[in-house]
Amino acid sequence: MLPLPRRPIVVRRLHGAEPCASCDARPNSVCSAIDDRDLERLAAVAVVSKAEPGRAFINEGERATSFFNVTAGTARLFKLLPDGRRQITGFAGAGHFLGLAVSDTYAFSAEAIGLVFYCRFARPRLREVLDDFPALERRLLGVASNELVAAQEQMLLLGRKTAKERVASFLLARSVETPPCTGPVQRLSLPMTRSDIADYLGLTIETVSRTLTRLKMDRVIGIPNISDILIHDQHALEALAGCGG
Amino acid sequence: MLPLPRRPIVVRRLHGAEPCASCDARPNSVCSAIDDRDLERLAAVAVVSKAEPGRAFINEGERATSFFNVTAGTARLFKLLPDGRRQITGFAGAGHFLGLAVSDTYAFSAEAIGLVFYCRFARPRLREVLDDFPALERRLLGVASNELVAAQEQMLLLGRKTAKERVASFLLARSVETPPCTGPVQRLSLPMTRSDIADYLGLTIETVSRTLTRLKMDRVIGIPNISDILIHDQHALEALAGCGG
DNA sequence: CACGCGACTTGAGACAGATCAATGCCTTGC
DNA sequence: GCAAGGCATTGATCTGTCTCAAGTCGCGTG
Repeated sequence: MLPLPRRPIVVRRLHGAEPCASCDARPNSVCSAIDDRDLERLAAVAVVSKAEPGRAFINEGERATSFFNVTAGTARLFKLLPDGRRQITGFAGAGHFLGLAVSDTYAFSAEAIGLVFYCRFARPRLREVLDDFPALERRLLGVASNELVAAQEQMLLLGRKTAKERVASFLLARSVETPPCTGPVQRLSLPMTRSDIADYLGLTIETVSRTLTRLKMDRVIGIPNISDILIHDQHALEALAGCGG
Repeated sequence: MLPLPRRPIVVRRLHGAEPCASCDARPNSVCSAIDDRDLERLAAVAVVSKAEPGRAFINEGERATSFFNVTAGTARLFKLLPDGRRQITGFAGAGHFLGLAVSDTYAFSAEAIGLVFYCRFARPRLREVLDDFPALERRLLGVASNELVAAQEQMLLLGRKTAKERVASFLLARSVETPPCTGPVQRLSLPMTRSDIADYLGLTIETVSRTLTRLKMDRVIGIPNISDILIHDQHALEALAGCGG
């Protein structure tokens, strides 16, 4: 189900540019800011790692020693309140860069949904690379800017949208970032649980479930199985979402 | 009431480094990444401007031609839904840099609360300066990273906190960024209206008002007048906020 | 194939916060 | 000094979503 790497990957320092050059995630990643011929420099500081399903690889509050780049699978990013209430701030798929922060502790946790592969960069190591490749730093600024825009959109959703609007917005957002094999009916896969969706949208599991059911009743979507959604009526969904996001 | 500039400021291109060198906002701003001797370069591309109370100087959806740096006053940053529902994503005070985005349209609007002074930088002009001063670009990445962390904290607030926790968090956040003249009782000024606070916290005016009244009844805060708050019991407020933010 | 477990769905009732409706209280202008 | 308008507060009621409580489904296991 998960896009497994073509080669067996073990936790190790990379040698040569090869693993980066053939990385599935590179086209969608900050790494594409680095030319093929300079790739060796980046590969030298990357440690390829994996996280088993449900395993956390970033812990909110812990000393921030590394940056991360997801290469396969999906991770949930979240913050917790002392009593256990959770807010998922985003889902990180292949190409997603994690760990940007001036602070010396992580501001959020990251947990693997399914199996996740990622590159880990020790902060000082990556800093050196950034000094040599301003294009990479510029690219990071672009990534951060985009995430900021997405975060503002999410604040609008959490602060002002109804449950129906939230779920519609969520499905639409997933559909625009799932372009492959577009047919008359868009199919999208939801690797995360209903609980994850609820904590992402500021709702409860029950409300997410009820809302999806209602969208199905209204023939706007189809739910062939628990982790797939068919979008039957994109326009209706857009109208329900209240706006672009 | 507002910190008016010491010199009369008109909308004009700057000459020499002087206005930047003596700018009140520089110490808290990205501009501090540039040495005094290079400041002329930055001043040359800055256009000093002001916005009257209530006036928008950034409009969501419009072509993004400039970056901005607030030098005095406070602006509200917000997004709207088609039916008028509003989410304020933040308040921008002196030193706040605005307009970061890869997209060619603004993702949010900015409106002056009271009188606002700001520097405007045409995007291509600032880009040239960035090419010459990597330190400034690095600083921008730092700013963006910090805002991202703040945005995640706000998502936690909007998605998972109760009204009381939201208001307490808001007051605390304002209190940490209002360090001047700390006495036994911290006094903080709220330049924005109750309506702004409500739209920032994902609540209604009435709920904000009621919650503040309740905090006053509980002797946690004092409300000498509509735009000032006294924090009588910082610890109680922290306990109510549920966490740091 | 029965079993058990975890994730999901569905229903009924409760409640935090929204909405609707006065009322109060500054500020401004005449 | 007084009227008017704009915010803010307070009260009464309503409602969308949460909470609590059963089910149901699907899947791996013995």
